[in-house]
Amino acid sequence: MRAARRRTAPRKRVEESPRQAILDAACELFADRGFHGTAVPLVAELAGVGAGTVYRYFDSKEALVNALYQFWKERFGRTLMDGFPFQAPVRDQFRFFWQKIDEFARKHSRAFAFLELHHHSAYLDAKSRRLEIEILGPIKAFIEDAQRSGVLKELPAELVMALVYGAFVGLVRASWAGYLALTPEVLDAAEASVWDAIRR
Amino acid sequence: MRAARRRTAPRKRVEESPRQAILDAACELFADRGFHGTAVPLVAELAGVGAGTVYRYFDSKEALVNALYQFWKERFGRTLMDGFPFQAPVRDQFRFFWQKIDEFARKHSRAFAFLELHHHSAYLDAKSRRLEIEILGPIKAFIEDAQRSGVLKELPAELVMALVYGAFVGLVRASWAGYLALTPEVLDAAEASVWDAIRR
DNA sequence: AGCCGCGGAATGAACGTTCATTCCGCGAGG
DNA sequence: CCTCGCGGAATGAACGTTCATTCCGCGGCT
Repeated sequence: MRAARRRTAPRKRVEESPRQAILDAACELFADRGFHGTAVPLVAELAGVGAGTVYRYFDSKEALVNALYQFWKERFGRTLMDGFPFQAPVRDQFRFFWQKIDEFARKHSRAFAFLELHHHSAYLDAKSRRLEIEILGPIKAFIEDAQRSGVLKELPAELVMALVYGAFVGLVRASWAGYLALTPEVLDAAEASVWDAIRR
Repeated sequence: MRAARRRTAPRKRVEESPRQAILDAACELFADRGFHGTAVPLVAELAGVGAGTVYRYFDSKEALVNALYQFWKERFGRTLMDGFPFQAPVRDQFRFFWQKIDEFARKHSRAFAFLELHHHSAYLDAKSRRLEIEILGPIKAFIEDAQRSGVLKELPAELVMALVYGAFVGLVRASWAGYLALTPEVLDAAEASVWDAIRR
């Protein structure tokens, strides 16, 4: 029998493209051990490619971490805005955001951990930083709209975002630490509490 | 002319003990660049001691980061509990906590950043992890007391802690990112909002 | 004078990165 | 339909660098 198919995948992935396999492996390792704590050859091994192959797809380790950051940050931003119920009441719009954040953190928990850990790191480039602000834009607009219609407290939009997202991250971290199980009931109760924080 | 005076401090600190100078330098560098991103000789240089001297006071780089973590985590815990107004209304007790967290984050901003960044890292040892739980204990008791007296929502105490502390960290991170200035007015407004999240 | 403790060059391991080489699918020629 | 050889992707040993850690000579104190 000939070994015609699958000339690749000696160790793990690479069913997908080598580039994606490298991004996936890097996400897993960077999320666990951090950027400086992860050796490039280890990324390559987990991806099922040779060490040199990493440099065929990315100019450097820094370029890799930035590509990964941008890949997931953009997906996160899209998750938040796709299907946003522009016509619904503010209360429902807030629930929508909360559930979308939860959905992302659940479906892509490694990526969420990676994004959290690499938030504003020194090795993130200008494009990575710009992306963050672009994502915040529509959310800021939502908050200011809701304030104009008298539903939310009149606080700086940046403060509202920091409180809400910070609270969510606090939950996720508590669950990582094993202090708290993020059951649907807990998530709902948290959502209701955070709503109380920002509603007028 | 003899170089009799100042055998130490060729570059910076060491007015204090060498051990403390090393801890201070490590705090600054670990907070900025992370554990793996910081070279031990760099810590030594900033502390104003030789590279070998670091190993006179700490067995290894890991021992250093754990000593540093424990040093500041314990101080943070003490800051929260020292002078706690056991007889005051819950509303005032909550404000006390909030202000103490703020006081710590302001007075020891590097240490706060360090503690945040090294939260639950792989190189933290059992003692470092135990310390975290010990600090949470009295706060959990406060929350459950306040729930029994009907002032706070009946949520798992761990959820309340995660929301409140997470929200605060969200604020601090937003200010680090330059999105928000943590003026007394902003801090007060945030405190009031977070109180609304947890009060019944 | 002797000793203690420090400094910083020395050390070997591990890192990010490179590059000479191998590998493989494909199309041309038989 | 098979064979051959081309081109580009992948490889991983090897390179120079940087790291954590060690070690030893020097200088200040008693």
